[in-house]
Amino acid sequence: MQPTTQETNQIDTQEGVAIAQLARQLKALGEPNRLRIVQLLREGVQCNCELGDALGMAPNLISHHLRTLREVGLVEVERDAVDARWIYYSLDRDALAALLGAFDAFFDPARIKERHPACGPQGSLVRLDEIGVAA
Amino acid sequence: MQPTTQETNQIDTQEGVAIAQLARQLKALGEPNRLRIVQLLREGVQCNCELGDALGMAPNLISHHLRTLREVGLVEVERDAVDARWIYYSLDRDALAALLGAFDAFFDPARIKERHPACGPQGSLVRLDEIGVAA
DNA sequence: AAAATAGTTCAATAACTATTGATCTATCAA
DNA sequence: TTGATAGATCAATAGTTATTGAACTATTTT
Repeated sequence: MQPTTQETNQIDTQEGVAIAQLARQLKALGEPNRLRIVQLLREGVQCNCELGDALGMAPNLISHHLRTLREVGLVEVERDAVDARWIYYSLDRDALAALLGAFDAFFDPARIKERHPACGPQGSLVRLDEIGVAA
Repeated sequence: MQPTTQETNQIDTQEGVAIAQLARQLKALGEPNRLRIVQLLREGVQCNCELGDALGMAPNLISHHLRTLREVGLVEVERDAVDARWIYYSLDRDALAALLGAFDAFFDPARIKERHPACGPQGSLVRLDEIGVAA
């Protein structure tokens, strides 16, 4: 009773949704300026203006990138309690931890199976091997 | 004596090159179909045809995505020794391990500093705090 | 030599996105 | 109320890229 998609052939569909989410977040992070923004947020920088100063980018562009980071759930927003004009951005620790976990699980070297061609001449050889024939 | 870039302000420039490389690889991985290809490669699937079958994609499109994965160094290519028409793709274990290390280092939750606004009203408060004034 | 096989490369298109400049909102200060 | 401040949103543009279809290369088979 899995969440049905179309092409369920070799892949365990279980991971389907997780893959979509992982792709979304990696896509958001796969942009140098956004990665630098994350780096700055990691260091405690929080307002649009200072991010812009540090990166030499216009505030509206910073705003744009922060938005995409927000949309994938990696960044949180907060208004200043004293002066509501200021908006503070910060990394969502939980989301980041979850991403780290998903990434580590997905790319765990231990999960990489040895060569296992299922087609081509070497594929047939391996298949013989699997049946129980010695190499 | 760091590799000089323009806007060296808040960021340690040391990480600059690493960030560019990390962004390149994350960008390559930030696409659902490519992520699924990686997933299949991880399971040992290796030829264009079977990847295409599993994902319901045309061979030329598989070729395209494999190329971008190759270009960021995550995937290796090898021709069949018996029948040179077959080309086997596989994950570059070392590159993947390196990426995993870089990713974990970059997003290590322990590296995320506490709120530290340097601008805005709360920023001044914190600055006072740093000078030695009690909250 | 001719046909089939496995896959790549090329050209075109449609969708997306980073960047820029201008405008707009909300809030605080004078 | 007027002006300044912090930032978001809008519109336009340029560059990028996923996808498709056709043509091409290399290799093996008949």
